Amino acid sequence: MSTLANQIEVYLKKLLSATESGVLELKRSDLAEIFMCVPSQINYVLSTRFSSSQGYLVESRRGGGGYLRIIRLSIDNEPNLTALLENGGERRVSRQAGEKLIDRLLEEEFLSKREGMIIKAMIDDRVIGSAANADGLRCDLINAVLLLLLRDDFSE
Amino acid sequence: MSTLANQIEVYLKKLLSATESGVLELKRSDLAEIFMCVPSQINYVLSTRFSSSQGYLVESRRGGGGYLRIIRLSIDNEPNLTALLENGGERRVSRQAGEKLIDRLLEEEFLSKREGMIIKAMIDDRVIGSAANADGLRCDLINAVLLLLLRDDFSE
DNA sequence: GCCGATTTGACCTTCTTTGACTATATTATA
DNA sequence: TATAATATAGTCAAAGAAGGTCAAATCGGC
Repeated sequence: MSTLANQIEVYLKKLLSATESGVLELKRSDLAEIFMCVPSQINYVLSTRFSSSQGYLVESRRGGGGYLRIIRLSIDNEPNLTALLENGGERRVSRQAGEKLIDRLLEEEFLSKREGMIIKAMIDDRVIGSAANADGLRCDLINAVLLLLLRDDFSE
Repeated sequence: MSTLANQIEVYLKKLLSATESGVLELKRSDLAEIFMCVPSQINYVLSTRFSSSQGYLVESRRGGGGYLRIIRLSIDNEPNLTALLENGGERRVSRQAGEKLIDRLLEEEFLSKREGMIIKAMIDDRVIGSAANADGLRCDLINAVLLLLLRDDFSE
């Protein structure tokens, strides 16, 4: 029953909960060695158990000094934000809907005025309008911001 | 975890910030000796961390009495920002170049840490990487931010 | 036996370190 | 004053050190 992937998942979540910051940093190769598996097994675990919809963010760097960084999102503390994230499963956001959403984040003081201006400028049709599937892209851009807002280490 | 290149970068930036003038002069061979590495390692650090797009100018002289001189440039006025906007007519910005540019705006305090994080999240390859012409899109996104920075009503 | 979940490995991309070879200045020597 | 020796720094490509991707093989439950 307990697959390798499960064991690695448990191991990582344990380490993660032992951290104060909710940020865990390690080497993929080390982890692979601990569990005596191929390195890509780690990627499998990360993508199936530590996705953003499951409340985690993963950053990494290649090359010498490379690392994996797993970041826990405080999904439970911010039900409002989390609800927005789901976005009704919608994969596209119109310009208008996008701006409204940002305005709402402003009102609820999740964002400063300047931050709101930056985001609005970046999801503007004059910038992304010519891209194929602009509304899909806008959705992705906004989602990236929402995920950021859920990070413990964001507010600082 | 931290690479040699990182350590040298930190060391140099520390020395640099301790200067009044923003000019640091030293011998490549001395530095290499301090860090017990080959001299060309220093060139690697200079080219990856102290490039002009990152706000530094490096002058040097060979031969007896040779030296390296690292000069910190500051974006203290609008024309400089506009120059960044032009970007040498480049219509594409790689992930790496984009991050470095944002880092520079951070160091120059045109952006807050949070603002930098927001922008970086939005120009991340995981968000825009799958778009056709991702580097072109990234260029457009960054330019939108630079334009915003030039607006009188932005700073407030 | 089918199907989704897991495991594995071949190949790819990015970043760093190293060293052989090159270029340029200064200093000593003929 | 040429020239040779010495002292620096620069360039570039190969090797090394990570992590990423993707598809084929395998496993387990129904």
